[in-house]
Amino acid sequence: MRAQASVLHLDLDAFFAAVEQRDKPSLRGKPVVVGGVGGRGVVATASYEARVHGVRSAMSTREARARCPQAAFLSGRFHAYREASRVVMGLLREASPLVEPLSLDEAFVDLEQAGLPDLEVATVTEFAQELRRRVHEATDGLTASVGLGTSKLVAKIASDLDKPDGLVVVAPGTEQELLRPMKASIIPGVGPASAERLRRAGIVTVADLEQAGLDELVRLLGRAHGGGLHLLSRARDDRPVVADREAKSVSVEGTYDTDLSDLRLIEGLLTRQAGEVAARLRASGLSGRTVSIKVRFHDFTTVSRSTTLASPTDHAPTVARSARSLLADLLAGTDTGPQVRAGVRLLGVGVSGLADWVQEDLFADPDAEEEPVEELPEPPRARHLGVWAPGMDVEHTDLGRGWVWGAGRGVVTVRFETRESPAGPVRSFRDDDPALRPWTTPEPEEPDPPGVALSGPG
DNA sequence: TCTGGGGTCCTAGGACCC
DNA sequence: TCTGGGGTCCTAGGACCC
Repeated sequence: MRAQASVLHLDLDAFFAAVEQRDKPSLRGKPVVVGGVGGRGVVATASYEARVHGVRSAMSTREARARCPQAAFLSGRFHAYREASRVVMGLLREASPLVEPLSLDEAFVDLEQAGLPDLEVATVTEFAQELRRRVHEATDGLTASVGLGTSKLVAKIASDLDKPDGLVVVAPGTEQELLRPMKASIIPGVGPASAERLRRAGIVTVADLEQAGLDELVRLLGRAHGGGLHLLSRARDDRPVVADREAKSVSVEGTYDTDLSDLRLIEGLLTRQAGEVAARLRASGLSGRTVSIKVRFHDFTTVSRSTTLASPTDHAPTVARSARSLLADLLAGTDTGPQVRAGVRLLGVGVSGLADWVQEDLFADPDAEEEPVEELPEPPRARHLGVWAPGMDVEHTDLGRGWVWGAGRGVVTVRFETRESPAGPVRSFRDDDPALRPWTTPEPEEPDPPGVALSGPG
């Protein structure tokens, strides 16, 4: 850890929901839930108005609807989240060249590189307030919570202490008195499984962790985790802020509203996912040697299979062929074969072992490998949702821009309003009305920074 | 009709090599 | 030939994060 509070952690408040409230005036001050809206969806982010009713991230959308039926349930507009994130990360990089994004809504900033006259508490506090003000201004009203401390651990914990729209600076030397009374699970990396193991050993607080010996923590949690916790519980954390972390894997997965048991459909979906993974690899200038599939059965047990190729690939037919071959292995398995046939709820394809170059495969003729992809039956999820996902931006020939309030039974309901407008009127249309079409913002020219997950704030 | 999607890191065992 | 140790690569699964 450092002598001064020069590590800054910034976390945008209820990020996805806040972007929705910004862009949909009628939802400001109201409960908003962003996440999967299908039968098996979960909450990615709940607005603070929805949290009052007990809605939490990772809760099933079904339960969230039960707790807060009056909330707006939206399926998410990642182009808008990416754009807001791009603006914020740009501001942070103006403030310091050393910025480490953790996700779309979170980043560490190293203030040792920020060119401040000094790193006294008063100076970094003023700097952080100015940064928060700029974020609010540049994003048309999003708020950020910021923590400052002598390490990543302390900065991250601090940013959570006064949410939303808060700033907490932990003065150097006061870290341990701050952490000691807190639950062990305040330390990032201590999740439900570790917390339960610790609890059974009588370890509940950070102070308890500190009392426990290194050997006991290693015995309970393993070498790496136990050793790390031994240090972190004493607020000893020298992890540097690292910009430009390289992506290590690329994957696509999907959970379907009803279990899939049609093997032709499963193969077709894997093939499609392989194509998406390959396209994303190519878009990032990456290729990888290890192809994996993931299959979740009706009882939620999950298996993965992987195979490593002789050279890296970003070629869709190669990834697809490997994925289908791994599926065939599962079908041949005495345990997994019957499970696949009984129905799968999730399918996924991933590529890891990434390199930023592609080895030409001297033995393959790429043109000859383009296997015809047969027409796929529509997966159940697509039929259920259709093109009109709740929350999506639309434009009507006569009425202008708005967003999908709801859709079903051949009818789409749209609220006509935008970020700059007052709350607008609601109209319903036939879902094949030619006057109504999706409205998309142009994607930013910059590709997604590698290593940054398109994930919801937790 | 409980339980997303995109990631990271770690562990453990086996193969293989020196 | 036997025994053993260490390192690396690969695979499968699990915990965790947002």
